Amino acid sequence: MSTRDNLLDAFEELLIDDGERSATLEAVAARAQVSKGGLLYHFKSKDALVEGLLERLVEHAQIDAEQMRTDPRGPSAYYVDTSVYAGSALDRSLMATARLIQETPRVRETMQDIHQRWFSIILQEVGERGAARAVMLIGDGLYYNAVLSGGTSAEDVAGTDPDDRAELLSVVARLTGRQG
Amino acid sequence: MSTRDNLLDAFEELLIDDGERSATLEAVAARAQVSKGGLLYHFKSKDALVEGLLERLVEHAQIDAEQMRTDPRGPSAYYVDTSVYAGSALDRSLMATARLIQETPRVRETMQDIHQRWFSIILQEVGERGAARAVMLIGDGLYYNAVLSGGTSAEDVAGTDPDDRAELLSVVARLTGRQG
DNA sequence: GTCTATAGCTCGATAGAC
DNA sequence: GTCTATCGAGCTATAGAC
Repeated sequence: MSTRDNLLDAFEELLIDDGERSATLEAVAARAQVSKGGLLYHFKSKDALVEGLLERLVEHAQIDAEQMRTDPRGPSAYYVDTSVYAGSALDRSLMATARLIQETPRVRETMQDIHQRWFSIILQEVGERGAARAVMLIGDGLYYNAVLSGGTSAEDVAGTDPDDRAELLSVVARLTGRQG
Repeated sequence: MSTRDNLLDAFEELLIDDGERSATLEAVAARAQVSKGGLLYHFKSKDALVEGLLERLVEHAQIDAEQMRTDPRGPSAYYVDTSVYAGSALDRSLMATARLIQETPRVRETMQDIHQRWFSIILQEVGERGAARAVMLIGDGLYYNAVLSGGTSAEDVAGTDPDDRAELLSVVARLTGRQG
């Protein structure tokens, strides 16, 4: 893997596990097993490091949106089912980026863009605005619970239980009008 | 108002508007129109300041839980309807505290406690676990959107529109079995 | 109860050797 | 492409005057 990606991985891990404050240039460099100078060769400033994180997030989100559109269960079921933190590349990008809200406006704008795109896809499937919003909010709620549970193991996160997931998906099916 | 409460208010405002990093002792003292030494007389350390914030949060949450139980529309409708950021004392406490997750474990524990209590109340009303979870998640999603929208004016926050709120409440009514 | 001054530390960023 | 060394700024916390 490129040193660049290695550094971004280290940055993500630190953000998720220890938060914004702990994700200093020195800590990122240390975790990537590079010196601070080595880091600053690839990213000229901390802003550049954040920008690199956002670029990767957008890439992952685009791939995810495509899978969301083509999933046989439909976008809504896909969205709710994948909103539980499972440690995917997108999950990690999102969790890490969430720690940086109000660091710079770019972070919030990027996350809102992605969020808006998801909503468009779900609205297209569901048709009705109210139900589409409810589905979105359930996914958002799951994501919020993951953030609230923080860097702790995914085991404790609400929604990991298979029965709970099935139950929730049936509620979503009712809301979307599919098989419900 | 006591200087203590004044300082906690200033701390909250800074956290909401500018984030954890900007909420330094100096900044808090300045916003409360007190010197840094004055602040440190009331709160011996930054941890003590955070602890003060958590105590107020718990107080507000207890009052809110009581209103939730006694609201004529039922706890679920109350929860979803009040999860939209409206600038109440509880809203501000929650938003501010949300910025401090992963600062110390105490923050996360306190928020999870409050969250658990809300769930108990809703489950008691709804009866069925799956539906109760769905209702909770919708509220959580609204709250997450508020956090995502950050310190920006509440106008842009999804869920502020009266029609949207009514539509959402009817979905909740369907899930809880009330009037739906 | 509130103030100023400052010690001690850590951060982001630069400079320059290799 | 990676390293060490260091500067200047900003942070928490302490000491002591008023």
